[in-house]
Amino acid sequence: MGTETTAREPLGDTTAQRRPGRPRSEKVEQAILDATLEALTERGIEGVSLEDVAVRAGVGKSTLYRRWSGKEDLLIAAFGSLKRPLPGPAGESVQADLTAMLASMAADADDPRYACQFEILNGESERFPKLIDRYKNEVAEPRREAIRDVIRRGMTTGEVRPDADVEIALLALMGSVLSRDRQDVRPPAREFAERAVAQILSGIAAK
Amino acid sequence: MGTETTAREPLGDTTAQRRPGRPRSEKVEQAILDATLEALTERGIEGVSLEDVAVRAGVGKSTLYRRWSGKEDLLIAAFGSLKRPLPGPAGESVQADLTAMLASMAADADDPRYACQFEILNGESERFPKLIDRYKNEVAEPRREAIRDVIRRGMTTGEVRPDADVEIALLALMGSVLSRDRQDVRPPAREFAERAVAQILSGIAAK
DNA sequence: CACTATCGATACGGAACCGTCTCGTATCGG
DNA sequence: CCGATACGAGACGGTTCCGTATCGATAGTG
Repeated sequence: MGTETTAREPLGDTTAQRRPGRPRSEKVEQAILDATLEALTERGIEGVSLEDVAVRAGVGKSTLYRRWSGKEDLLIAAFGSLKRPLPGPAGESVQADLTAMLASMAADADDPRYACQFEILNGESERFPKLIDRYKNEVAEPRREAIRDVIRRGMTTGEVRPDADVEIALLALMGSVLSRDRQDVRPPAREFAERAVAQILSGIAAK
Repeated sequence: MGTETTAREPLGDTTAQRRPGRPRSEKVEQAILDATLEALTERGIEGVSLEDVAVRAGVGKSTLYRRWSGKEDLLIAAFGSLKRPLPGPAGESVQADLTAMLASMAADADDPRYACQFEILNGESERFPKLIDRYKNEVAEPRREAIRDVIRRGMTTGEVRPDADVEIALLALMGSVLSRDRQDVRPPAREFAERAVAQILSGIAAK
């Protein structure tokens, strides 16, 4: 029910005291997580079978169950292992910062590994609430907050009109990237980010 | 492999000549499609089982297979049966038209039946290309094109600046709605549409 | 009434997985 | 070397689902 099944805790003492027997292989652990993400990308959450993951990783099923209690536990660990570097806070102009962040997100979206996160997690959100909550809190929300920060900062510096709706702006920015990911042909990430930010800043109405 | 399994065609003659035997019930057909959409909404594409659909519809499995060749066929039919009325072309101002269309989309997104279309179809797009293609062509693209039309019209009337990027604007508008659907708390559809359109038109940069 | 196709229900074989368990082997500390 | 644990491989029972087949009952046509 927890993240790990079997005993793994330091057992109370100070130094990470060695447990007897053969230690677990870090390479095996990573191979399993990689295989899980690979399977996830091409088959979706429901499509992932632990039997298949074990084969991809060149590992026995018992090795999976020794570390995680089941499918959901493994999936949570796999998503967690994809620790994205948050796009730097930067600090130039609002336009430059937003462009950099959006470009980073758009570039991520071009990697099928990351792209499937957004899509799959939303498609199956009803059935894996634990997984989705964790993803939202640990990945999605920090990114959203970073964008909000830039916009709010722009309000204090006078770059952004004070009556702007931060939430709407956020939705327009992130929504553009997400929808771009859905397009049949995607413009290059950098160019797309530049144009999107510029236009959302300036608006499309005739002056 | 087609949409229907067994003989159903007019068999070549002019009038819809009656076939011998008990006729198929229209009520049964609709009950199956409804049950499919219901199951789809709460379980996702992979989660739909024809056995479950049959029970929900109060129907025998044979009745399903008599009409559709299998799961994919049934899913395509179910999505097709959800024929949304395209939001009217309208004709007032660009702002009013876009607001009305966006409000309609946002309202649709509040109906779990429709909401799951966007989400599920994208989450599992890799594995059901036929289904996704059909959905894109028949549902998504017409809506996108209608929005593009309004924006382009605004360029001719002088409401929209001539150098605006129609595709970016489209992504911002639709993306806002899609992302809104992902929020924990969603503003009411109408109000959201008004604010989003206004802000995308005017931009957020200080003048 | 005879004929025919559809109806709901349910049994069936086969496939895919899950989660458990048991092999024989490999790798660590002592 | 010994004890303890991890390892790959895979057998196993149980579950779910697919797609087919077989019921007797039903509802239309002629």
